[in-house]
Amino acid sequence: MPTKDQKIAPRKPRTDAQRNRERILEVAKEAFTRSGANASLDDIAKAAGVGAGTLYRHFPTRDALIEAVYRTEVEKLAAAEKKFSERLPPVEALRAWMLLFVDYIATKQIIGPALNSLVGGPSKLYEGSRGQIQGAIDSLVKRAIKSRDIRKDLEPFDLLRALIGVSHVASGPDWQQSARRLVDILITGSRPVK
Amino acid sequence: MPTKDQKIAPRKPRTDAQRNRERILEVAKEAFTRSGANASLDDIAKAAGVGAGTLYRHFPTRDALIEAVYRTEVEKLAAAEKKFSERLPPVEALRAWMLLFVDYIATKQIIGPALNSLVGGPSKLYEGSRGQIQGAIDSLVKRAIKSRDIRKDLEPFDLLRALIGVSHVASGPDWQQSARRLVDILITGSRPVK
DNA sequence: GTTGCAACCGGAGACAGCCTCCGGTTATCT
DNA sequence: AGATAACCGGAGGCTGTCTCCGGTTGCAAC
Repeated sequence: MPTKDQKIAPRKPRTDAQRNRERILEVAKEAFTRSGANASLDDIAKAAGVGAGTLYRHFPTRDALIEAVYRTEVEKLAAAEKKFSERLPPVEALRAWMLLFVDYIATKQIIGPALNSLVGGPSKLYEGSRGQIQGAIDSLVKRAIKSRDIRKDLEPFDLLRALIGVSHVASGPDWQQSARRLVDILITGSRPVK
Repeated sequence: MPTKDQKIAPRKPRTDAQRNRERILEVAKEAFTRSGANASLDDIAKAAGVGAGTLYRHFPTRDALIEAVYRTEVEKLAAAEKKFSERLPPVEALRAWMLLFVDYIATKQIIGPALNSLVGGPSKLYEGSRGQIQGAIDSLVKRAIKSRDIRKDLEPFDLLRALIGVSHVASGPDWQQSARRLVDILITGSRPVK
């Protein structure tokens, strides 16, 4: 939709700016994977070979950086809903998606703090991602309700909250096994009462 | 078992030390309730009317302070298992205990970070509390398995992890309702497969 | 190819919070 | 009353956050 200043095209971003931004994201992902969401931003800037001011111009807050780092992965996770919905019966699709979610957490493709704002943070940063993830689980749950595999009153958001919750609990060698068992319990517990 | 220096009785702790310690715990609980586990320790010391050195002598780490603040509540929560076990059928006892857990979180009698180390933190600080909480849920689950109300292979720890997990997810006006629904799903999902 | 200039850079410095150190105080015991 | 060890507290060193502003440079226009 046309807006003001339509005749003044914005200048193409500079290549050094794009390069620095990509570099920061790459280094930040490594740092967050290794040290968690509280990794030092100054250290990340140094490791990326940029000044702190540069990092802050690209990402004004830690949350902005985290969102940018994990946006692609969150989008991939959301998009996987369609794949599962096409190929699997409703409850199996839901289960497969939840297990993929667990897998993403286990392999640190997404970390817990990146998920926090999906479930209630005030930040507008995650609106895109939030909509996608919530849309994904909404679709999966609605389809399973429709096929009467899941009770009618189930709130998709409750399942999402549970998944995000376990991503925060201290990791251990058997975290993934435990999380997978939880998915099983959640699926079983979501079935209609006979 | 007698050890060295048996004949030298330890000196009674000074009253000003006890008073300061109590004061710090009281102020810290208010601060953690209001601002979360990352409330400034310097601010807590100031509000308690003690020096930072005093706070650090009583509680060498933030985790030590958190554990001391919430120890009583965690012990109360653990102890409630006996009350429920005496009065309620197995599954109802488990459900009631889990709902009490949710209530403690909702009313901030316990906060999420105080629970973290219960499920895998390396710290020895929480060993007492950890044992009690894990003992409580172990007892509840074993009793329900024995009465065949719950499947044999259920790991009590998985349920505990789920509960602690949702305590970390961003609070909202309907958090408690959502968490209670989750308890319902977990209980239902833990039933034996027919 | 040159010039203008705005988008970019980076790092020093102010600030907050953490945590230790050590000189001084005081509560307890004899 | 005196000795003394347990206690106090706050300044200072340190780390990390984050802004500011002088300098640089990539891009567009000519």
